[in-house]
Amino acid sequence: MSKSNIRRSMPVFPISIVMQLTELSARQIRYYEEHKLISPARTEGKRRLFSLNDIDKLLEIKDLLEQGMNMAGIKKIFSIQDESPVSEQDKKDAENARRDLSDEELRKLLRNEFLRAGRYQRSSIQSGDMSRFH
DNA sequence: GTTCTAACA
DNA sequence: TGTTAGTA
Repeated sequence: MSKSNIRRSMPVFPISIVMQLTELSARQIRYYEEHKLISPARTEGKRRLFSLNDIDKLLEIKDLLEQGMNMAGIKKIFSIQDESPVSEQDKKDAENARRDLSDEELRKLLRNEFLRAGRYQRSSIQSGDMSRFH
């Protein structure tokens, strides 16, 4: 690991600083940790210490969430990013997942996602989104 | 004063 | 998600 990566992964920021840098609430930040989207370190007193990488990840999460992606979808994207051997379908999923929801092509992907839901623990689409395909 | 967990709205 | 209670 390079020196810069070591620095980026060094746990140093308390949650208050992360809140300001990401404009996320403490509730949201802790919630994303519960869902294992981030894994901040802890002090002896159990207080969270975030690294620069954690902050970048939170900003990415915030961005995807604002584009309409839900937690399940984000989890999939993150898992795809570090799993070396990736299926062609997963690559396609990741690419399309980054596009805007209004994209006609993504609608086709999401429709297909419903059809093959079950290969994963649950569909990455919220039930309310079903209306888009009616 | 700040952060944590848990739980309720 | 926001908010609040009781702690550390």
